[in-house]
Amino acid sequence: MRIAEIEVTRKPRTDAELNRRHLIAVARAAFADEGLDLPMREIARRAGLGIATVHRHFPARTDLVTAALAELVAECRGEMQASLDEPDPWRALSGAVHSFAEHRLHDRGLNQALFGSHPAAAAFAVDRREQASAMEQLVDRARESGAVRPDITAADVRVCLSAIASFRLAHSATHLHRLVELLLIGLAADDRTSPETSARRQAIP
Amino acid sequence: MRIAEIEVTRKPRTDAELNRRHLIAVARAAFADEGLDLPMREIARRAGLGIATVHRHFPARTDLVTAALAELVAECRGEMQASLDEPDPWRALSGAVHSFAEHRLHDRGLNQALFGSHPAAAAFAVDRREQASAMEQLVDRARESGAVRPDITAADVRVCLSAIASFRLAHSATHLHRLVELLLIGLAADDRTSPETSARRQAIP
DNA sequence: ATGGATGTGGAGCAGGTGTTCCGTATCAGG
DNA sequence: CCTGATACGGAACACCTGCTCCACATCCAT
Repeated sequence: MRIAEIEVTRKPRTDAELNRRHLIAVARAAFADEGLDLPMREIARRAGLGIATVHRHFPARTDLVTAALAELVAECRGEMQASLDEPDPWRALSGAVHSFAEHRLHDRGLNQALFGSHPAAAAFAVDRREQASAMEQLVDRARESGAVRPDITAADVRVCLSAIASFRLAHSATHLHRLVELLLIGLAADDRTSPETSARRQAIP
Repeated sequence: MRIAEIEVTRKPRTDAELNRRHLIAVARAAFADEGLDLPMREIARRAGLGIATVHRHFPARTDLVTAALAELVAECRGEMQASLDEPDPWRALSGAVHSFAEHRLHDRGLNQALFGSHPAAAAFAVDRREQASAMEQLVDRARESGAVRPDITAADVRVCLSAIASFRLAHSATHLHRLVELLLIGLAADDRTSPETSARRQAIP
């Protein structure tokens, strides 16, 4: 009796645990490909499970979304840390923007949750604040070192990220990369454009 | 009998015509404020009419959307013509981009129809082609006159417009204008780094 | 004014969503 | 094995959407 009270979290049946992981994997792939608006029934169908099973593991829709996105968000946090560790201020900032865009390119659902008005976004409020604060550091360093123009603020970079996140043509790598390039030029100081850009400019007579 | 056949378009009852115009006005305001996804029932409610009346005047949802947006689209065409008439190539291009952004700021539904994947967009395919071709002229002129960098193409400007159209923070004038500014800097030639400096070089021989 | 053409309103249909219920199948400790 | 707790599947519910049907109201030419 007392043991039962202490052991609140009972070990779940192994098949149930397998189904849970399988569901997260399927949902993660599906959300990445087609966004967060996929019906629960469709996730269940692709996982080869019943709809009730999905709701047993994830009572509400947002629970499934947050579970599917959790490790991706952690991954983002790692990349942001890498940018903070980069010694060159411009490479740090532009690298963070690029890796943000890259996620957007490969995972349609992620930024929908991180930046959109999606209900599931609430679960990642803490991560969003962390990322915003880290990005602020990157911008400050870049401004102080003269890598970006003196009037550039964290708000400007937030505008850039939001533009990248909401970009409708983001499935096209060409278009997305062009947008990132144009925005980075907009941020950079006149003598400190991105390496790719300066290379291209030199090639043009 | 034969007269009835010839007179295919009969004059509608005056109250019906009034309701039709009222519906378009209500729908236009509603779509501008809250986007094109508003339910038909909500439009009917705001107009003080029954849902069946809405469907009599506009059999399908897209019919109402296109009717509500028709004069706005015509307005856009007029503004684009004004840009084509502007002698300064940079002012012409940046003006077109700015006025595009301004529409986005004041009408949430318009660019949703013009640039988004919304079903109603099909009705404005002709207008979109016209606008795209006009924009191409503006870009060509700007490139030839040296107002934008030599590698800038119409595709780049399309990327910019799409980014503006899909920008999620577009309800905030500050953020939207900042985005436009950053993008224009990304397009502009080095000696023309901000819209303000364009005043320096008014006339292009 | 009046009667038939024209227009209206709201209930109802069809299709789609998230979520719940409950009989049945499956696992795991005895 | 066998048996009870655990988990599953799919039908069903509640809600929302665009759209239709039809009895009733309104207009306007006669």
